[in-house]
Amino acid sequence: MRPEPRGEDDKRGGRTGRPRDEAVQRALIGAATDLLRERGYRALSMEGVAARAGVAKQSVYRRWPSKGALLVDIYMEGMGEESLPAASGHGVIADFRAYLGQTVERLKDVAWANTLRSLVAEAQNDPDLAALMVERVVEPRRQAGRHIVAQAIAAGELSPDFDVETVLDFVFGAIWYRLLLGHAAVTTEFVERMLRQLFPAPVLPRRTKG
Amino acid sequence: MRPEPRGEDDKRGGRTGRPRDEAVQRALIGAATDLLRERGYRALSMEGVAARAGVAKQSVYRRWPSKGALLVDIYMEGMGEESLPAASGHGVIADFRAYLGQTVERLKDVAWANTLRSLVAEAQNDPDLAALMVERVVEPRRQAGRHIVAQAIAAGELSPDFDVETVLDFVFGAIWYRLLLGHAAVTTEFVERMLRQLFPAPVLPRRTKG
Amino acid sequence: MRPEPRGEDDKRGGRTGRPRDEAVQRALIGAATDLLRERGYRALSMEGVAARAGVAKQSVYRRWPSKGALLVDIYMEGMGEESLPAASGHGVIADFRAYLGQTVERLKDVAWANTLRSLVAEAQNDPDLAALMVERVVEPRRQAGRHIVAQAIAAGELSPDFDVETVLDFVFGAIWYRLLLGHAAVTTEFVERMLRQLFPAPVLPRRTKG
Amino acid sequence: MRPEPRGEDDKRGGRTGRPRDEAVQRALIGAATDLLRERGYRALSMEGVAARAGVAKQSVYRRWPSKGALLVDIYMEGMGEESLPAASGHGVIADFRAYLGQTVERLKDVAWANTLRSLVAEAQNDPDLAALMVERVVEPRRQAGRHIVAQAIAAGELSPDFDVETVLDFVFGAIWYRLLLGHAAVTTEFVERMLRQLFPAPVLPRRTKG
DNA sequence: CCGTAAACGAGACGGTACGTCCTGTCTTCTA
DNA sequence: TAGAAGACAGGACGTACCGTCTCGTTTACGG
Repeated sequence: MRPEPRGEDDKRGGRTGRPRDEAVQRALIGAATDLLRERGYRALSMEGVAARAGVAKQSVYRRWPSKGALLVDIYMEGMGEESLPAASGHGVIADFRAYLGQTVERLKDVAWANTLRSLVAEAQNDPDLAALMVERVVEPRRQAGRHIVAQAIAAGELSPDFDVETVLDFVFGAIWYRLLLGHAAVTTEFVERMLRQLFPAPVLPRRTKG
Repeated sequence: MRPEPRGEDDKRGGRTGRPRDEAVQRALIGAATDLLRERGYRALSMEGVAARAGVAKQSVYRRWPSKGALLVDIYMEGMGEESLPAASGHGVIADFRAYLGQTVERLKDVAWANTLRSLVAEAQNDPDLAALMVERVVEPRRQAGRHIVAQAIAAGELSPDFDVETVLDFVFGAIWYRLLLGHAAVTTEFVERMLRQLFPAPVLPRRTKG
Repeated sequence: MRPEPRGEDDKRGGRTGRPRDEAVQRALIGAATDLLRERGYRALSMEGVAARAGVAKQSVYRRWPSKGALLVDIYMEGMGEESLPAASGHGVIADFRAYLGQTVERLKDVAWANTLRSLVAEAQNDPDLAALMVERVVEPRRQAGRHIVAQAIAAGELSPDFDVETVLDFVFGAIWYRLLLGHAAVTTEFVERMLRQLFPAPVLPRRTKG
Repeated sequence: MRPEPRGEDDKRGGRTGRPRDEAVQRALIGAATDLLRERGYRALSMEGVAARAGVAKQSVYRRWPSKGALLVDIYMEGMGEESLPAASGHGVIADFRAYLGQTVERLKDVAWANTLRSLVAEAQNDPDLAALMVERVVEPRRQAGRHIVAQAIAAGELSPDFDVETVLDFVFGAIWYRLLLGHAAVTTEFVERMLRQLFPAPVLPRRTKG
């Protein structure tokens, strides 16, 4: 008796036919995560994921056109909703420490690290994925960083012409660099060194930049 | 990347049989470079390179055990010998500008950019390649950076406890980050912004460089 | 091929629920015929027929459990009711000529020829279909042939021990043989040659075989 | 030291590279034959044959572009070299009896019967296969029949205007018809009936059929 | 006129097979 | 030995259909 489209939290925006099975979705993401954890990116094939999840291959392709798209969803799953960080009241350094510390923490999970490494590898093949990744992975994290800096500027902690974009390129660049090239580990101690380099001790009464 | 370390200046340490054909080597590296330029990493298969070079597949495997090893050789080929930069006499900023500028310049070549992107992608699958890449690609460039900083410290331009390693993570990290994720281009202007962030204007009456 | 034998002249033997839509039936048979005509047996998939008819796949399976069953119905549709031929009064040869001529005529329609070819192909996989085909396709045609021969025997044109079954194997065999193997066309001229071979001119004293 | 192409019974007409492995060939044909015998045409997939033979799928496609081409080779294998039958000295009927009897004999082997049925089914999809089949399967058998008739004509047993082609359509048509439609078995007794129909007893003065 | 029950469109689902591409190894012949 | 050629086992790709199954909606009929 309800001719109108449907309720607002409707999962199936006017779609007809049998709905996607949530269990299949979960099984697939679970299988993919397991494979990434146990055997790495190399072992992550669409075929293998389907087999491990006990699901038809078509059910994978129905959801994700490519391995990369699947990886983005695994990323989103593990990331939860990105929300802008509230001001801690302990200053910009503390805010950044929390912000980057969270990333470092997550990277301790092999599956998570492999997910990110795989995403980058896959994106080198696939411009669409690269774009998607910027939108879903890169930008949200940067946005949080911009928010922290904006709060600090408002609080008079940082100069209004603080070059956020470059600083974000520095910190995320450094983290990705270590993650992907592996010349050094991504640790909490590393975060501290980055923070010291970016926000040198005020030293004298006078501070760095007026 | 030679399959077996031969004697120093001896090209064929006592080996018997027909010598390797230099032309084959050149044809292969040329074919691989062309494929990277024209069709990207995705199209770079051992099979495809051999076919394009008009060479037997075995002749590829005889030289490089894997795609990654081939990529490293393409890198070395395009890079030439890495040599430590001489002091320019124009200060650390100028030295860094030249140093990073060279990298940015090279990246304008699509084939070159694709080579680096491919190397990283490949290394995510292949720990041996990752290690080799650190040794041949990452470290030599960092070493040059360390050299510049050491000269600047000796000249009294920088404090002896300047954190070179973190700064190098910043600059190379940022460049790789932009190259691999593609959220922004790697330009000369970007190098300038990095330099300004790392070496802020002295602020006081006296100007930076004596 | 109805899924369940309903009451005699009752279209919906006591059933409740929404009745089958005749238009769907027609659309399906039309779509299947078109596909057979235009793209042959290979393109005849249950999925494709449904799609072409703009009908749900389930609506196909509701009517026919298999491709073969559908083909039998297409055959029946195109064949109409098989009725025993009346004596023409022009003799057994004329009767046979009309009888086989009708078959040859129909085979000029590509869709029809493809229907028969498809039926045979499908029956090689499906014993049930083979049996059904004998019942609905093979036997009715043979029955008509037997009838003609019986009339001829009654009229004294043929000997009572004329071997109808073998003759029917000859004529239908030859037609199917040419249709399926394609080494020669099924033409009216071919019918004439068959008739001449089966019913040699009574000739004069001298006969074929010395 | 032999620059010229190679000996005349050379299996590899100037081909270079690793030669095809005979064992692979045998394994494949064996596997296909077994599948046809045990599970019929329906179970005959390129994939399944490869798996059963313990061979890579590519090794199947390297030899045969399609299931049909494989079937033709299985046919050839089982058929051996078709040679024109020598005159038996017992007359045309005896010759035909031997000739058709051989076919009937072979059809007692399920694998063989399934091979022929599959070939016809497959040919309905594939015009190239149909042509190949006429060339390799249909025509050689007909040729043998023509030869028998030619001998009989030479011996004065048959009239020079005996319509061989139609007779061959009759006998092979009837055999295929029974094989494919299955309304009756292909037996030696059936061959006798065909022979009686084609070559009625020479008749003495008195009545048509002995 | 209201409930039951089937038909209908849509499309998800577990499967099987398709035909192609690539990997890394091998075998053969020729230089 | 190198090199051209190409076979080989194996694995994954992405697609097409199979026959079955849920959905939400529509259409008869029988109470």
